Amino acid sequence: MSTKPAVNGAHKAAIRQENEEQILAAAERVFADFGFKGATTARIAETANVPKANVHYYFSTKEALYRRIMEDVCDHWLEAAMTFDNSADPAVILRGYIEAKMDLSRARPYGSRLWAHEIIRGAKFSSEYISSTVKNWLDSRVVVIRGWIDEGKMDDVEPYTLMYMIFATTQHYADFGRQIEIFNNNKPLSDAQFAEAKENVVRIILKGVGLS
Amino acid sequence: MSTKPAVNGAHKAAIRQENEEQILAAAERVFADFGFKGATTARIAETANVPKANVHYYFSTKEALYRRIMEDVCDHWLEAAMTFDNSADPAVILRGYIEAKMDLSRARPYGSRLWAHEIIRGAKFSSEYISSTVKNWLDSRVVVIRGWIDEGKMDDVEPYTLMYMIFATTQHYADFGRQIEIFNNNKPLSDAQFAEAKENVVRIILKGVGLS
DNA sequence: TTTTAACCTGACCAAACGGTCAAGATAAAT
DNA sequence: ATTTATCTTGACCGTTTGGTCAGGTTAAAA
Repeated sequence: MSTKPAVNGAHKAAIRQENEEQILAAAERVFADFGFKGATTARIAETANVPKANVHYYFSTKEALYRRIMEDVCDHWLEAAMTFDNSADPAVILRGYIEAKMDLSRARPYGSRLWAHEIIRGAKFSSEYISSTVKNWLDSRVVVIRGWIDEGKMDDVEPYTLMYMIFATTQHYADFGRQIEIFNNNKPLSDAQFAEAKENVVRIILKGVGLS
Repeated sequence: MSTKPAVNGAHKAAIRQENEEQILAAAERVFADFGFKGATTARIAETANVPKANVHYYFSTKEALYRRIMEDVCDHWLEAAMTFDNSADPAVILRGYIEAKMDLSRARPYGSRLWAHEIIRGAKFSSEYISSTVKNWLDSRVVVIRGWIDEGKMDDVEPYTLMYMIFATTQHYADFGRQIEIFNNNKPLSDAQFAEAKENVVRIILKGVGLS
């Protein structure tokens, strides 16, 4: 078929990248659906449309593949985390963060569900990452929130509880998406329904902490 | 050892009950920790301190054991659900329901985590139960909330979103307990910390929907 | 054109899995 | 005392699993 010459082995590199991406995407889905132990390399291979042996050609073990995907998921979450700066109005910042996390649950539900699996299982692969990178990020945001409280900009709420509430509620739309779908007469939330949910979540939380 | 005579085979019945309970308790833990596929009958047997073959003597298959535990978990949840009546003051009712769910997450975290596994996996064993019993319960509570809104007792929020928020936040303390523990300097929340969290969750939600 | 390095994959393997079973132990009924 | 019904368990089995590997194909380099 395509016998492009391509400078300096660009074709081979493209093949590698495309296959890796295909396998990673498939693995993210399968791990999210079945958890680490429940996911089988055969199913990942089938989903990615490659022979099973090829999965092991690109990723030495199932665990290596799992770790790689966890890293990718974390990268995306830290991006969303960056919307939580500490310069502007608390209401604007919190709204932006909640909306970013809701959007991420909608756009990348598999990542969120994978994370949920990992934590429920006891965070065996990621406890180090959580206790360093994630904890540092969380603690710094708590300081910011305590600052707002001290300045009288919002109610005196326990900041960790507030953050956990935001985590839980936003990720619920990914992790428990199937349950929400069943409650919604077996139909996934429409864009309009999701937008309404997002707006309500923002409104309830902001008002709940005295920011509206 | 104990050779109590016991009227009408009471001893055998007691043995049966004790073994079943031991296996059920072990299975709830193991299923919660590893999910359906990840849990092994060998591990359940080991946790219950009985030989593997004995697990199959009392519960024909792994799936039968899983279903039985799911039923038990649901029964407990419906109990908590009953605190959500529609007679009294909305703020009192919502507070009571949220507190009951928080307490359940604290007392029976394995049940909550088992449920989370089940939903993330696509609710293959329980979609029928959710779309009938649970959905009926939820829909009737939504009607109650809509009534409160129409009577001007609370803000005009989308009732399902509010309920999902309560589900997500309260269950987060069970499902993501390990993550919370890590954030809390690798120590489980103390009773005082948990009580503070519970009070904050209630306060934020009630104020958020205009009930305080 | 030849060589080399990377990619591909059907066939295979040891380990772990859910589940079975025969044979023994124990307690209730006769 | 004997029979009967239930409980107990080590050993076993077919299947599925993650992972390997030899031998092939393809594309880049020489």
